[in-house]
Amino acid sequence: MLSTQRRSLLLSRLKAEGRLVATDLAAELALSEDTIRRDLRDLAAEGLLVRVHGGALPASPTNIPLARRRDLQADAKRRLAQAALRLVRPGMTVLVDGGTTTLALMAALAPDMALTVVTHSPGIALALEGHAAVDVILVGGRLYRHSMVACGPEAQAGFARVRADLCLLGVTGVHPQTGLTTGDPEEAMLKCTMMAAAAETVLMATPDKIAVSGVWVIAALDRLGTLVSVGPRPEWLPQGVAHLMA
Amino acid sequence: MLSTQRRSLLLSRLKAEGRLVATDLAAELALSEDTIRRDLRDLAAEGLLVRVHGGALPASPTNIPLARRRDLQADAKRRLAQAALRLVRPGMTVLVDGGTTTLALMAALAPDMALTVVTHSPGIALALEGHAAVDVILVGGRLYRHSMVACGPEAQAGFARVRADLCLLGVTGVHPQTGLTTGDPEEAMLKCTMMAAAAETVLMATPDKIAVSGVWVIAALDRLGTLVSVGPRPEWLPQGVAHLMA
DNA sequence: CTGATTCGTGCAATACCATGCAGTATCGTG
DNA sequence: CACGATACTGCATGGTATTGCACGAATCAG
Repeated sequence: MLSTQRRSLLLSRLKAEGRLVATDLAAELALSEDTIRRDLRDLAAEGLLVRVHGGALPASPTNIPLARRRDLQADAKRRLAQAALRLVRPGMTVLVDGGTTTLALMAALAPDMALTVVTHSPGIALALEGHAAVDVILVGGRLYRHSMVACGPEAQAGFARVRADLCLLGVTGVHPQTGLTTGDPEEAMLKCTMMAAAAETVLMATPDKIAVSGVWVIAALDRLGTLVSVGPRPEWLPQGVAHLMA
Repeated sequence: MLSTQRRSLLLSRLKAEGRLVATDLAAELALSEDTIRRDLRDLAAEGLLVRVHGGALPASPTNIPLARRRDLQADAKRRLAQAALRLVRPGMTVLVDGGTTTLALMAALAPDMALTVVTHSPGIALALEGHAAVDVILVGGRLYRHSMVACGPEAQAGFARVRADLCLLGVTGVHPQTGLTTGDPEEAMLKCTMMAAAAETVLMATPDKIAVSGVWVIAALDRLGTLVSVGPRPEWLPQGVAHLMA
């Protein structure tokens, strides 16, 4: 058995069973435990699983609940939110993407700001519970587990029916060549639909997103209206795109 | 069982049942009580729970936005959830209404239970984040502020498109004459649609709902499949309606 | 106050892990 | 085809984690 083959077997097994036990795998594949452990170690280094005593467990969604992710770069996100707040005017209709950065913006909204918010994220919707003047339209669809937003044709249709003033987007990366990218094809498609449904798109990007490229392309850089980031304006940002420093 | 896995099991069990008993857990997991106690001690050291004589209790009130309301009759709701749990079988498609009672049921679900959950409540959707085997379909619509669920024609259409096995309903009151009622006309309509889309409706009612009548009628009593309540079976409950005592 | 349960600690056995080393297979290059 | 470089695998070793048992202390229930 090729080692590459074996590793993908490990990953699919992990996905199916929710855990891997080093000893069992060694016996089953007729290999030494050392080999299995080495595989697990390497896969863990790539972030594809989490190593634990005795074997391994799935990496992402199960092990890092949204509540913990929220804490990462909390300060940068707060500053981005404060800056982006200036772009949101009373009476606007705003499409709001999921993610902890946009969530921080919702939390920073003045409680009496009158808005119409269209979102496919249950988290965003719940965050607006206290904002009496905000009209929240929830876009339905199959819940995509990794990022906890609704996806699929229903979500596409939901956004396609709107004409909004602003789209508050979250992405995996902003890159001079590849543009705006994210980690999932279906999400990329949906974000593209959101951008098309709004007159202007605002992207709030924490430092770890700048000049980084994900796998799936959402749109080219020049489709962006404003980039909000903590540092100075990146020199590769197209002329037509505004920049706001948080 | 991997020790890491066991600890997260303890935590989810704690979240679902509100407490942990060391002796019971040892018997259930076929481990010595020492191991369980060590786990509890370590988890307590991380601040994830509070150690008490005989077992453990939750550390802090969970940070779900509805946390305040959730405290009311928390015990009754937990008991209702435990009882209603028996009606939910793997593989079912379940319509889930908003509300703290149904939320308690979601929290009590086994983390590996395979289900399709259709809901118009962002809170319910978020509560299922950790349940990897649950397929969540979010029903969209205008967010109705009082109960934080999606309403309106879009939500109606969303539920009308489904054929479910079970409908887990929340109401304002169950009354011998007026039947099932709630406080808002649009919500009443929507709950009616949900009932029509499911083969059977289960109502979980805390004591303050029994023999109480709201303003807007959802449906007659005999449309109910099962009533789950803490007390004995109300004598005015129609013959055809099953009863489950929590 | 008393018996019973539960707790914490020390201890020994076992399981698991990282590392270094040697043997083998694979691959590219001349 | 020959040869060296590289990667992969298995084994041995020393170290760490986890578990169950024993026993005295603390805590609870009646």
